[in-house]
Amino acid sequence: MPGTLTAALVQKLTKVNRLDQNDILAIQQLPIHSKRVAAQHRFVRDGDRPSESCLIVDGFAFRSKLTPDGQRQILSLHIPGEIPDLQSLHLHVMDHDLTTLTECTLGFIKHDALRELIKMRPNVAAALWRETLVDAAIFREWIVNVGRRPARARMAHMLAELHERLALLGRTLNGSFELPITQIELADCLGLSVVHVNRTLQQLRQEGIVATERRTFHLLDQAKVEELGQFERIYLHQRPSI
Amino acid sequence: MPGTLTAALVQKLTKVNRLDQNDILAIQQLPIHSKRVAAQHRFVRDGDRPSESCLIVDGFAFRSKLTPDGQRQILSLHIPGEIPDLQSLHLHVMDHDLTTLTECTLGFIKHDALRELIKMRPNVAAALWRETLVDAAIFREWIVNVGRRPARARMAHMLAELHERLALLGRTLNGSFELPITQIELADCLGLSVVHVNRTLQQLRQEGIVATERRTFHLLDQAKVEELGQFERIYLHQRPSI
DNA sequence: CGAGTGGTTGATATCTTTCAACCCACGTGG
DNA sequence: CCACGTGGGTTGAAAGATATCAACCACTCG
Repeated sequence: MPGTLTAALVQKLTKVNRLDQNDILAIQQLPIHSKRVAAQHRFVRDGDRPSESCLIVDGFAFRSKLTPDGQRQILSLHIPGEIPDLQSLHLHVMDHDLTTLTECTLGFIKHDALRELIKMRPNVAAALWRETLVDAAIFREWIVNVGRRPARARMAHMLAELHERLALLGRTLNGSFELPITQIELADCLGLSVVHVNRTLQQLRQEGIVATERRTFHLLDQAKVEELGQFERIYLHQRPSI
Repeated sequence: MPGTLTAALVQKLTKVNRLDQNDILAIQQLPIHSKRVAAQHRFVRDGDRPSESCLIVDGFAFRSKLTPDGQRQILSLHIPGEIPDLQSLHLHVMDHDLTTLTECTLGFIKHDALRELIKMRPNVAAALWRETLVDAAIFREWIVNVGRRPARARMAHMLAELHERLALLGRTLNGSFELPITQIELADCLGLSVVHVNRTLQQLRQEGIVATERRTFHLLDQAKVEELGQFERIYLHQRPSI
């Protein structure tokens, strides 16, 4: 059935952009080669020159960089409906890795097809460009998080952001959401050591504002989490706003 | 004379993108309203809804965010030929501030004019989109810098990056470049305290790899600076690369 | 049952911040 | 012409945050 792969993408794009029926159809008719991929699979690598971009149909993925001395910094987490390496359309050499966090369904779309799409459908072009700009906005906030907030606030901010983004997809329930991430990965997201992440989480649990349970996070006191993390949702640019 | 304002922009864009004579002409004929602005002037503010974007014709500027508790994080430094708030074309509400570091000549370009330009000149559209993607690439490296590198390396990385970007404009000489920035601003760039920036700089000076003199930095041992900062220029995407 | 992964703990070392001065160059007003 | 105020840089001491190291525990999987 055409459109099942692009469902989350279309949902996301139409929430903020004015796309007409033909725009949507053009997206749904993109030739997509989908693949089921195991967790922790690095499917795009620093230095690669991809000829296709990759839509996350289902599951979580992340972007990361390795420093020459072997440290890892995770740059962003990605959820269904996002195209984390859309940039490779214009930047031909990858400057970071893309890895699945969980088992994922990925949809690979040839750059040629995307180029054709943005040539024929200016609305879609604008919407995709916009997506890459939101991406950058999230990076900026990530810089603030890592540069200026203490560990507890960093963690809180990240959880608040994830909650907000997942909420838009309808993947949250009463402040809870599924996110199968290890403390090692959290540490690499936040620029902290694993041990410190562990202690920070414990503190948040003791304060009763966060609970974790296997693969899901519960924000028990969402307002508190957002306040502690200084979370202000404007930077996500989720509203039409014009 | 048409084109004097856009000189640095055209220089930058044509270095990596294939623009024909008409593309260039279209850029040069953009209606630009230029203005001389004092140092430390915040000319775009968090929350604004700009109807124009701003080209740096001459001088330095930076983007920054303030946290609710009054801390500042500088997100990027900008040099002539860049349009730091090009994003406002698609993201209608600003999520950060834009401030001049030095006295600047700024060129304001109406969004309407830019929209017309990208509609008529797809090559230019692609080039501008690409610029915003390079912007994001620099943010990513900035995240790594702040998240994973100790103070000395952070400083070194930033200096190496600035040198590289200024070199492309021909504004470096034997590892030296002009950058009138205070230690307070450096601290906000690097996510450090002023005191620590001061000590870090002293250390770099004592090691003989960096010298500072009023408004100019000298990278006495450029290789050493790049190694210490783990600087790898690919992420700047300065080469055509296709 | 043993190995491996992810989580937890305590002790200690290191890095970075904070605080509180102080210095210096510069520009301004008396 | 000089006193003074100011911004930027520098310093030392102490406090605080985070990292590191080295175990140990719990659970899952083959």
